[in-house]
Amino acid sequence: MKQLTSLLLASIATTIIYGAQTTCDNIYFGNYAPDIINTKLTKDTKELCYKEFAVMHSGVSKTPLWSAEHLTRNMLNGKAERSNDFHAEERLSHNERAELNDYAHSGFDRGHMAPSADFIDPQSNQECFTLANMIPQLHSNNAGVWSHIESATRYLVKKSGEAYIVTGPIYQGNNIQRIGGRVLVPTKIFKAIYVPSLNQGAAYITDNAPGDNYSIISIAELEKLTGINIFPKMTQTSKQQILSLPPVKGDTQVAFQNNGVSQQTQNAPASNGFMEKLERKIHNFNKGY
DNA sequence: CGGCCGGATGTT
DNA sequence: AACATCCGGCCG
Repeated sequence: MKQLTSLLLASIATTIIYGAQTTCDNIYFGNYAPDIINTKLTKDTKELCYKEFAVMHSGVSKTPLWSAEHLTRNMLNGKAERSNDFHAEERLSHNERAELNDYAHSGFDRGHMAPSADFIDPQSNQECFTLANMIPQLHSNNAGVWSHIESATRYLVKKSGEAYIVTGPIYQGNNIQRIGGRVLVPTKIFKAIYVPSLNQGAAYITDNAPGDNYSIISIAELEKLTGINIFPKMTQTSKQQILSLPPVKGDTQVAFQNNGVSQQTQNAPASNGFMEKLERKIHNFNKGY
C-alpha cells in the first residue's frame, strides 16, 4: 500500500513535472509544450513535430490549436523562399484533418500560423505549408494587420536574439462558422512571444475580421482566454507582466475586450515601412558577419 | 504552371 | 496621383 501510494505520488509528480508532454525537441521554452487546460479542447488532438516548429492539431476544428516556434536571430538571417506546397497532413487521417478541397472557394485564405517567412531552411519552409499549420483566415486580416504582427515579431527576434513563439486560433461563441462543412473558422488569432533574455512575454491578438484592430495582452490573460497554458515554464509573476512588443505599423492598437467590440485607445504611428526598414537594416547588418 | 487579386510599399 | 513591384494567396 505504501508502495502504491509512493507510486501514485511519483506518478502525480511526473504528471506535474511533465505536464505538457512532448516528443518535439528544441521548440518549446524549457522543453515544455503548451498545456491544454480546457478539457473540451483535448478531444482528438495530436502533437506533430516538424524540423523547426511543432503543432497541436485538433481533429474537431481540423486546425492547429497552437503552432510553436523557437526562433533565433541566426535563423532569420537571409530570405525565406516560399515552397507554396500547400498539402494535407499525411500523418492525420481524413476524418481528423483538413483537405485542400475544404479551403477551395471557401472565401478564406489558408492562413499560416507558423509563417512561411520565418523559415529560411527549405525543409522547414516546405513543412510549414501543411494544412495542420493553417486556419481559415480572412484575406484582409492575413494580408493586413496579421502580416504586420508577423513582421514585428521577426523584428523582435532579430533585436533580442531569441524568442519562443506560440501562435493559434480562438473559437468564441455559439455560431462558429465552418468551411467545407468541416473546418472551423476562428473568431480570433493570437501570437504569444516569450523572450528568455528578458524573462518577459506578451501576446498580440486580433479578430479574424476586416480592419486593422489588434491588442497586446499578458500571457496570463491569453491563458485565461484560450484555456491553454501557453508557456508552462514561465512564472505566474512573469506571466502577468506585459513585454513591450513593437507597435504594429499603421494599424490600430485597441483596449482588449474579451467578448465585445474593441474600443480604440491609440494609433500606432504610420511611418512608411517602419518595421520592414528595420528588418532590412538588421538583415544587412547581419549579412556583414 | 501562369494570370490574377488585394494589401502594402517604394519611386517618380 | 500614378505607376511599378513585392507579397501571400486564389483560381483555372
